[in-house]
Amino acid sequence: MGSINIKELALKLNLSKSTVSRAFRGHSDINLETKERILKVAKELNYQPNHHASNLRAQKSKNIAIIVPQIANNFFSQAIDGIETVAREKGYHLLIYLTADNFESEVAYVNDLYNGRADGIIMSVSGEANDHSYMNKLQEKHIPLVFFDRVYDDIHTAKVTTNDYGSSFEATMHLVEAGCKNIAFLVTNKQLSIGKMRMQGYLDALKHAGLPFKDELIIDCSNDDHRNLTVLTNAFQTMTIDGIFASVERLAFATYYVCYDLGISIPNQVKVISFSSLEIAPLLNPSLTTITQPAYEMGLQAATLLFKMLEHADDQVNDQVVLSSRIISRNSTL
Amino acid sequence: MGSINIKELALKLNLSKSTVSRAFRGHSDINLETKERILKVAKELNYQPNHHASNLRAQKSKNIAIIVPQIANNFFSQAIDGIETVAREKGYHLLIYLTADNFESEVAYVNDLYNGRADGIIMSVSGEANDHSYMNKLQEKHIPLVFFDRVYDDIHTAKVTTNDYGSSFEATMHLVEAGCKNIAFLVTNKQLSIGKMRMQGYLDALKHAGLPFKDELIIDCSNDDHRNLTVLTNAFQTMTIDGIFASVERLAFATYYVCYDLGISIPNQVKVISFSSLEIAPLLNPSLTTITQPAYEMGLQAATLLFKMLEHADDQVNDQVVLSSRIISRNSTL
DNA sequence: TTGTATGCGTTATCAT
DNA sequence: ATGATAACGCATACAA
Repeated sequence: MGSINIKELALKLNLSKSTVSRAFRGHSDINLETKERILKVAKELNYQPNHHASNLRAQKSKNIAIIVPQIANNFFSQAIDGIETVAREKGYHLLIYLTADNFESEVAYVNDLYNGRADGIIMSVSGEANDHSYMNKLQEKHIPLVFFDRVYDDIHTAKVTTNDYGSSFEATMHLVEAGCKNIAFLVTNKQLSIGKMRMQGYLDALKHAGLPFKDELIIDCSNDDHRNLTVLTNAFQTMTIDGIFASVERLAFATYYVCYDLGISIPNQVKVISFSSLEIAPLLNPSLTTITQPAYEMGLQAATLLFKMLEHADDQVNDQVVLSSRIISRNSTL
Repeated sequence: MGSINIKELALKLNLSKSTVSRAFRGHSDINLETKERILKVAKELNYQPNHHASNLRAQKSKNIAIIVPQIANNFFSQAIDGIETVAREKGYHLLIYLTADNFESEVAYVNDLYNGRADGIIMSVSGEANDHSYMNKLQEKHIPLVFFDRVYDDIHTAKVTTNDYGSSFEATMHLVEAGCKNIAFLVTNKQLSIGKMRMQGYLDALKHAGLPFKDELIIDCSNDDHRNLTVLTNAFQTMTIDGIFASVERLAFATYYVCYDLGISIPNQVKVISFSSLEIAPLLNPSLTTITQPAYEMGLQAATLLFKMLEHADDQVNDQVVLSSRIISRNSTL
């Protein structure tokens, strides 16, 4: 290391380590002149307090960890943007972990965060159908945790979500009102609570509208775009479908590709609505009707909750923030 | 902290700290049985070596920092995805910093990284028209640095870029061949080297095609989408423009919005080509002709270079990787 | 106002 | 194969 440390700096200044240290923390009393002298020389020598040493003493890292399924994704990247805004203001650093929707990765990351690398965690989960008890260890270590969007219902902690059930109900009704009779629901993760909520909204809306529920119209997709094309192509070829409710943005895109390919006209033959954070939904062909989640705002809130927990370590913060999504009607459901 | 440390664990096990420590590092000789016993109890007690202490000893963090202008951006989020792939494989963690194209933020972040928080930096720069000498301090501290996409030419370090000049030349020729005579070039950061390279490709292609260069056809945009709409609306209303070459994705979107608004038909009245990493370019109305950079691959390469530097600390790695962008012709330039 | 000494939790060196 | 100890760099309690 070509680094200079506090001892060497003190030596150069003919001062003690403590005095130098004091110059850097707003802390104790210290002569203004010496302080300035210290800071000046420190700057010249490009000295900065070693952060591992400081943090070892302070028992904190000023890092917060974000665990999400993906980053190349409009929703998550916007949410991270929101988190960053708050974190920067607080002087915290951001660690990013991507699970690729793999539960084992999630567990590995969380387990890896017991060691002080992060002071808190903000997370959108990947493995609903599993045992989540490993998360409780975080609480033992007093590492605050905030879920956003995709949450584990059985873990008691702060959460930021949107009204998935309600907006799914509305979205389905939107298709019904547009004249759809055979509405397919596209999911990637039926077992994820968010998938369940959205599906329930869909089901209840069908019932409310007096439309029959057909099991085969719940179409199980995946994160593999290629496979989704096959699945959807097959669906369109074997079933009557005049409406698509995509519970996730990528499935709307897949629908578009398949419809282009099969020569199915949107919205004339099939109407499409989708959860989506795509900012250019108006530019699609046809423009896409979306249920838009306030992604950035969700990140903002999640981070705010986390800092609330961080700052009141004693408090068992268990806030549940529910924001509203907005249905924006465009040509795909005309 | 409700944490258990190595001392306490050793006490519980009736062993010394050293023995316990050995169990965790593949290290020295240690009796297999005791090792297993230690790991077992450690797991039960949820012990993990404190990472600040370890890192203080080891003088490294296993963190790498990524500094980029934005994250809610197709190019950067895909690039980060690539970086993550490599970093995870190497067991490194990712710190993310967003500059919002603000040079002061960039400087602040870089300065904040001298203290050992990160072992290396991967960066896409924000402030070409400034003094970059502050970056040299990194080299003093032996913190390896890799630039990608947006680089500082005057800083001597590893870089991953694409053939911006060549593909801009080609892109412009693509418009020329499609019949455009009045091609506007849209930039956000003329002074950024990347902006300059792309502009030069544009200029040389015009010359090559024997088309006159008009200064007003180089349209200076910003990161403020709202303002861009005004700027572009004004441009279309006051000039003859039959081709748009957007040096950055967001400017293509702005062009679409403005053309929709003004009732200008793409591609009949104006043809549009753009640098873009948008995966759904085929779904736009009309589908967008793109110069597609291998964003994910660039992240991959940047990370690979960084680890090369990290692993051969003595080597002055100065690799310059240049990847190819690909022009994908679609309906916007038909 | 400044200096001295101790400990934060680990790991490596040396001894046993 | 295991234990004692010093050192990583810093920040505080206490002494001066």
